[in-house]
Amino acid sequence: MGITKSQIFTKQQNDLAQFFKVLGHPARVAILQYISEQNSCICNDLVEEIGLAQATISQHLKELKSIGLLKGEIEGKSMCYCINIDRWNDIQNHLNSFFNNTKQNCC
Amino acid sequence: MGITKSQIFTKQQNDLAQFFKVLGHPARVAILQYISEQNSCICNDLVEEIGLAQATISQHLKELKSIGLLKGEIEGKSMCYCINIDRWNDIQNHLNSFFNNTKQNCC
DNA sequence: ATTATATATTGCAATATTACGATAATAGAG
DNA sequence: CTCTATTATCGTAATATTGCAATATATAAT
Repeated sequence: MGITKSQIFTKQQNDLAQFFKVLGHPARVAILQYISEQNSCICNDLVEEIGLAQATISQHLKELKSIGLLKGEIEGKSMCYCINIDRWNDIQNHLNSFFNNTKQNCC
Repeated sequence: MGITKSQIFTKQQNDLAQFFKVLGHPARVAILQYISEQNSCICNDLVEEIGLAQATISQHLKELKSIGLLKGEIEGKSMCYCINIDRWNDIQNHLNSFFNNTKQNCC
């Protein structure tokens, strides 16, 4: 045991949970906030700013990319990671639909 | 290692990540949706509906309670778990603030 | 070509999460 | 009180996540 039984849930439930899960780590919240505050957003800045090892930051960036929230462009010898605004709005809308549809029948 | 370094993040970041994390499992998404669709919402229904063991459902309910999303009332010999609508709206607002404040500077 | 800089990947240890059987606790029915 | 039904908790196994050092990869500068 220990494995999440994804197969007993709908794709919508699994996708929704996946979005929430990726956002469910303070480092990834902090990364998104920091990128949003900066004009440049290379990974090395994040390492200094956030205080986790470079390998760890790189791993968190990979997870944010996995749901399409970040896009990275090579810029000289560093990377420019930026928020994918279309995907950002798309996910926000999904989450709001879930919140709005799931608040009936309170006792 | 393996422990999340909560101490290097702000309370706001940790709280936000905690909300996302609790919602980041398909069983908990499914539980919330099911409770919202029913008039009664006792745990035993959930076990049959969702298809996880009773102990597992109970554990997921506990996590949803931990962020205040559910309130449970004893009703006869069973429990009536319901969505705490004030908390629900409160958390939705928090998440939307995060989304709205964190979408600047896209390249 | 060599060196320096920036990011990604690999491998591993520590911790957390998921799931379930067994058992405890609680409340109503008889 | 005893039995049954419902939910919570405990203990444990399996899997996932977090974090980092070491290493690989890639590009720019010299």
